[in-house]
Amino acid sequence: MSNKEIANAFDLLAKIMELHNENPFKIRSYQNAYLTLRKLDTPLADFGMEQLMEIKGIGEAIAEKIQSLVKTGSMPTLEKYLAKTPPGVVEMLKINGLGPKKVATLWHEHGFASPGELLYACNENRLIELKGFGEKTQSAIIKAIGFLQSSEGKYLHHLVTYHANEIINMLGLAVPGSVTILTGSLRRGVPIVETMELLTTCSRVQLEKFMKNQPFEWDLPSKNNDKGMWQEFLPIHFYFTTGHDLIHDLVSTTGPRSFAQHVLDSPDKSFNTETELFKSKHLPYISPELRDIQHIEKWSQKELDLLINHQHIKGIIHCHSTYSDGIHSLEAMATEAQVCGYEYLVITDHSQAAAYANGLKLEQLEAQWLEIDYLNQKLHPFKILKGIECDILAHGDLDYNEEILSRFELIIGSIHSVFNMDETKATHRLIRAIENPFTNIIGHPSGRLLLSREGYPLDYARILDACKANQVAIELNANPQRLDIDASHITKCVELGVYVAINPDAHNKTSIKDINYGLISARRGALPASLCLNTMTANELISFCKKR
DNA sequence: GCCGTTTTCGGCCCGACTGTTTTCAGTCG
Repeated sequence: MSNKEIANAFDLLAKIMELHNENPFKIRSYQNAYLTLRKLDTPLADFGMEQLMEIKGIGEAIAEKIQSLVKTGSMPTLEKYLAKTPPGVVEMLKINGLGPKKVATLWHEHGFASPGELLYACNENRLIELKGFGEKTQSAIIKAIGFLQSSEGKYLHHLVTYHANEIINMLGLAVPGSVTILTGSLRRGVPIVETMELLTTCSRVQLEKFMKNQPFEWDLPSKNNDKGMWQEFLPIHFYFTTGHDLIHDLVSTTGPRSFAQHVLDSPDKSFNTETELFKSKHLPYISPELRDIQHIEKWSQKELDLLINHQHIKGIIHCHSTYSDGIHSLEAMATEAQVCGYEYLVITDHSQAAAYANGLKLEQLEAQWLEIDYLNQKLHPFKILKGIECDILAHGDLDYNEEILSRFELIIGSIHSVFNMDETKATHRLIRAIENPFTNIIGHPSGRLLLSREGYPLDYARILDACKANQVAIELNANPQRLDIDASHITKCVELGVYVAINPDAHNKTSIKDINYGLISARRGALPASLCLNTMTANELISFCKKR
């Protein structure tokens, strides 16, 4: 079980306890546990009781609950509360704009026990009659339930990959000599998937035997259908192959279909590598994340080589430290980036308006700058750049005065509040920030959180035109929950010559590696290295920012 | 339920915004 999933269990526990009107301070401690655990990067499974209790906010009771989750996959306290809450009410907690208090009112006082029932009442215009609810809330709920329903049966790429790798490892141990590989849309790096697809050389009998010995829930694939379920929620699709057909079947199942059909039209199925297979068709190797690009098979090796890849990346932009809401010190973050082979790191903690994230006031900024100067001597030639993730306020202004803004080496302008905007308002707000001469990058432009929050609507053509005119780069936030700007808009960036910064938005050391999710997304959008901000050296980046 | 001392128990992060109210509760980041 991943840290995020453990953290989410405490978030859910806190919310359900609130529905049942439990002690608010007990609830807060679970919320705090959620906030702390979700940011931790060391796997909680590796922690003993004592180590767990050393974490601030984690005492004996919560530590025991974590251990229970790690060992058994469940937490008795949570199960107890789930048992006395209708599943539909738990679902209602996922509706954006509804918190535990409102859900509790809807459930206890008005008898709504599922999003479906609630939607029905909204459509009959009945919600506006209830105390504390009105017309705007009603239409917001209709919209939010629509989004919730459209997310059903869909999963984030990184989460499915995490579980897929667990299965692959266990299967490898259980059936020595077998090969199991991730395939399908998951292998192509599609950000949201509906199934975990695995290609295996195990036989059906071997697979069934393996699954019977697992401690968690499985539905076995039926005879006529290779689909099963993983831990009751995730559909899993096994493709069976043999060593002889492995490469052929890998290309075939990786898809997409049109690409596979183009590549696999000969009867010969015996290849040792994908490269060999492509070569037999006089094609260069085309990696899976590129295969959704229209007519990619017509690209030459030289054209493919121009696309951004990990070797081009010189520096990490957009990281947080303990100065704001990161969990590792500035030095720890910088050292990690250095160890990973990067030349620089642009630290961008939160600006003052972000009170929830300990946004930095001038005093703290000056302390951070002093420490950066010190570390830059100590870690030379590695360099830390003085940046900020500056809130774009409601009407598009940046969150510091010009005197302070002028002292940063790089400024990311991001929206963190007032998400409820129509396209005109949101576009205007962003353009105002883009036209601010201190802005260098627009952070997570749409504000979306995949499967949990729709981004605000934007006129991308106008946004990107403004970026071009003002020499502002657009961020491809590499956090796997964001992947924002979406790959589909990168073509337009390329057309206009707008720079894209692939940024991990790391709140701990490990998340620096999230840049890899961004790279996959950027490649799916065919971003050339020449338009990627991270391929610049530190000095080039500084002069790019100064030019404004 | 956790923390930080006062080592036994009181206090627990916040600021802005929204939509509903007619002064504030709920939600969010």
